[in-house]
Amino acid sequence: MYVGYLLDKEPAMYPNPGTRHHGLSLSPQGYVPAPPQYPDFTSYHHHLAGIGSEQHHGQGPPAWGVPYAPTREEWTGYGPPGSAPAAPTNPAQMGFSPADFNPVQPPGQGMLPPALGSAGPQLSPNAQRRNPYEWMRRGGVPGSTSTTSGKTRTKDKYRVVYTDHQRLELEKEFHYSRYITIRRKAELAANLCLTERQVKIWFQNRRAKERKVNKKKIQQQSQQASTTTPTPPMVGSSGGGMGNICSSSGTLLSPSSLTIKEEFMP
DNA sequence: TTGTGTTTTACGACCTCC
DNA sequence: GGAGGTCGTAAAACACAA
Repeated sequence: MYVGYLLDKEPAMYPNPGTRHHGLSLSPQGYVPAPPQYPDFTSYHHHLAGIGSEQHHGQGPPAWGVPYAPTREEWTGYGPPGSAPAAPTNPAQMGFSPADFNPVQPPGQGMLPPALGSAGPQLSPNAQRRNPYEWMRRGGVPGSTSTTSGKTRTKDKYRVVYTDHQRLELEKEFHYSRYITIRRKAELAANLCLTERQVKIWFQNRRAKERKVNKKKIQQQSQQASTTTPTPPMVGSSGGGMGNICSSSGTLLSPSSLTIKEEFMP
């Protein structure tokens, strides 16, 4: 996954653990009147003991509960100015200008300051991200059959690749809340030059991905359990009882086999 | 290079809720 | 009825081994 890739590849991007924008003041279910131009969104300036302890959007714990809460090691960042991902050098790669993202706060202060405010190269596996914004709007796809036929998929190209910055912002929002509010969706869409539909679908896909990952984890765990439990306890064995079942796992399972993607591990 | 497996956007079908 | 949810899937984009 790309954000993971970014996180792995660019640890310097997130040097500031526990920081998160939380001035959103949005409840997962109902949203409250937004602050003027969401100053919060542009500033991850709050240092938190842990997301789990954070008042999500100022309204209590995150809706997804504890499992995701303390995992903010991966969000160790949005920190020092200059360490975050920078905008692409090629303006054509990005459909937005830094000013679009940081209308309120000066660069270097708050959420993704450098990312939004700088003009450095965008972090990308191949630095060849194309600019989706020309055509991504409905009917804008070159050679698209969309507008009249209703089809958006074309032979040549039917999907865009989001920029690292877009994905990063979406991921952050996702880590903040599995379900995005209407207002936040609109804000994100505006800030990332995406449509609200794209944001919505991204969240849907992201949740699907998470379910998939969790399913995988469960399968792995059950597999581990099945490999350890089938051997009936030896009659008269010293260990006897449940103790044996658990004790075998240490030898049967290598650390790597237990290594679950810790993306969402508590 | 190329073949192959995985991930990422995007959609449609269907369901639930208001 | 509309909006948004999941689920399944298509296909481009990508990673990586051979």
